[in-house]
Formats: sequence, C-alpha cells, structure tokens
Amino acid sequence: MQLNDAKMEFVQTWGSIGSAWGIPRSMAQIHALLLASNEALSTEDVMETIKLSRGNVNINMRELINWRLVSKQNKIGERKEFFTAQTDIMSMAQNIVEERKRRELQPVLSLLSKLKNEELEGNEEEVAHFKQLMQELDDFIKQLDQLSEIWLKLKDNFFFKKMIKTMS
Amino acid sequence: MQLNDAKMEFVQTWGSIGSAWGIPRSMAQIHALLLASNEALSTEDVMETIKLSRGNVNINMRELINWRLVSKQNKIGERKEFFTAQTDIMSMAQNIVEERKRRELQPVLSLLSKLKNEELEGNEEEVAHFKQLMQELDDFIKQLDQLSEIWLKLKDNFFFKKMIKTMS
DNA sequence: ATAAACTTTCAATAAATATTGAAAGTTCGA
DNA sequence: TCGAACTTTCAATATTTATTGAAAGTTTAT
Repeated sequence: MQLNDAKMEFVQTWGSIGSAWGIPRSMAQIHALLLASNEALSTEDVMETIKLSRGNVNINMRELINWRLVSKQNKIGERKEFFTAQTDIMSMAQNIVEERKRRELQPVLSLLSKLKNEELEGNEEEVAHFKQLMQELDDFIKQLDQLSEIWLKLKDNFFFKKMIKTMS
Repeated sequence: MQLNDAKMEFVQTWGSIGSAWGIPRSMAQIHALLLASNEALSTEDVMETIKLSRGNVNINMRELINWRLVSKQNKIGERKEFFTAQTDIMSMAQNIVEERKRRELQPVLSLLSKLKNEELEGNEEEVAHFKQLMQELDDFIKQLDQLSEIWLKLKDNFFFKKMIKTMS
C-alpha cells in the first residue's frame, strides 16, 4: 500500500470521528493531515491534498491554533507560513479535553450554581427531585474533574501508574 | 422562580450541550425533561412540554432507549407507554461512555490495526513517522480504556477513592 | 511608493442534519 | 372482526452548519 493512500484513509477516518464528536469535519481532517506529515505544510499543501478551499483551510487552521493543536512555523527563505501539529498524542488529547471543558462545562456550571441557589416554587416532591438532580450533576462534574487530574498523573507519573495497576 | 421555568432552562441547556457533543438536540432535550421529571411521561407529555412533533419524540425516545438512558414503563389502567430516565447520573454517564466507545472507537481501532500491519511504500522517514503515529494512537486508546476502568472503580469503591485522594 | 506574495474575511451557497406530520401499522377490548 | 387508542414510519421540509471563492487586507522587498 502507498503511504499516501494510508494517509488519506487516516485523514478521512479522523474526519468522521471528529464530526461525530461535534468537531467540524474539515478541521479534523486538516489536523489529521498535519499529524501524519513528517514536516510542516503550507496552506496550499493542505488545500491540494484534501481539496479544500483557501478560506476553509485558513479559518480551520486558526481554530486548530486556538485549540493549541497546531502551531505556525516559518521556513527561512520562504514567505509563506507553515503549520505543524503537536506531535505528542497525550498532550494533544489533554489540550482537547481542556478546550472542551472550557467551552462546554462552563455553561452547565453556571446553570447549576444559579439553580442551586434559587428558591423554587412548585410541588414539594417535584422540587426535591429537581434539586437532587442538580446536586447529582454537580457531584458528577466534580468527579469528572478529578478523573482528568488522575489522567494527568497517569500520563507522566510512573509510580502512580504502577500503583493503579496493583489495585486493578 | 417557578419549578417549570427552571426545568425548561435545564432542558434548553442540556440540549445545547448535547448538540456541541454531536448528540441531536431534541434527543438531549427529551432526555433532560425525563431526568428532571418526578414521574414517567408519555409521548404526548413530552410533545406538549418541549413542542416537538410526535414522530420526533418517538424516534428520539427509541434512540434514548438504545443508549439505555431511558426505559419504558406501563401504568396500570393506561394503554399509553410512559418513559423514565435512568436516575443515577454516574450510571447514566457510564452508559453514554460505553455507547460512544462502541460507536466511535471501533472504526479507529480497525483502521489502526489495518494500517499497523500494512507494508507501506514511500519515503523511509515518512513511513517511519506515520507508523509511529499509528503506534501512539494505539497506546492512547489503550490508556483511555484504562481510564474508563479507573472511573468505574472510582464510582463504587470507597477504598480506591481514598487511595487516590491520598496520592493527589 | 509600488507591486508581488501571501493571508484574511464574509456574503453566498452547498451539504448535512434534524424535524415534521400525515398515513400506515399495531394492539387490544368488546 | 371491528374500531378506538396508541405507536411507528418516512418522504418532504426546515434548520443548522460547513464551505466556497472572490475581494479586501496585510506584509515585505526593492
């Protein structure tokens, strides 16, 4: 099999996965292409390889930079900008987690804290049930946070890793 | 504040969150409404409360049942079907994780195992880089799996929980 | 100051996805 | 067996979201 075919297949798959998780398909595809590439690529390289328009590549590249998944590079003697993906997969995943926490956990948190402090009028049992739901969601989110810290430790602390293994 | 207003706000927020994570808005809304409700609701209850068509509610309800987030209930003396959401948030989250693992991890895994065994033709360095990426992704997915097991333990093993806390 | 090389923007358009609702299907009691 | 009560289906439609590409903007070298 040709390396390039393999790359393209990877790009496509990564694209659908991203799409299923609410990440724009082109953004995921561009990311995949950069991940799979040995060296930095220019906007035009990307345009040609995955057949996307200039604007599309530009906008999604910027978004990838926002997510800290990609960074700009300059090649000496070249005016164009080149881009590379963060190579370490674990840090990459960490960045994705952080970004989504920031974007989507925040609205839930503010809703929860707002509703937890509200005096709710209505049938007593129903109110109790609703309040309990809010409490459980709050606990849940705290646990998620805890889990993401454990993950960090798992990532770079060998001792911790072994300890976990022992307990499994 | 009226309980019902609080419920509706929760329904809306849950809907957008779902949407951001690739879960159809109506599906997430229906789920939220059931979560927030003291008792089982009928298709028509849902239709009226969140203003959705019969077909929409029917299809998304079925999907929620597939995901094991909702179950059918029969009330004696009533012909209609009623629905309730799984009440325990942790188990709910577990089900969502399982479902998504099943749906979206599978394609990556098969791609990886396919590409790992391929003999790739192309520039030696580039091939090496690509192969390394595949390996790293594979490791990463294994670690994700490990993490989801840790979570299970975290969920119902008090001793484990304390241990983790000590180590933090 | 000019022009070439490159990047960014955004209104228009396309594509993907969700939703509707009427009609067909099912179930159940009499 | 019939019909009322309810559920399911799916082609048509609406909505949302992604993408395009031409034009405007920026940077740099001379």
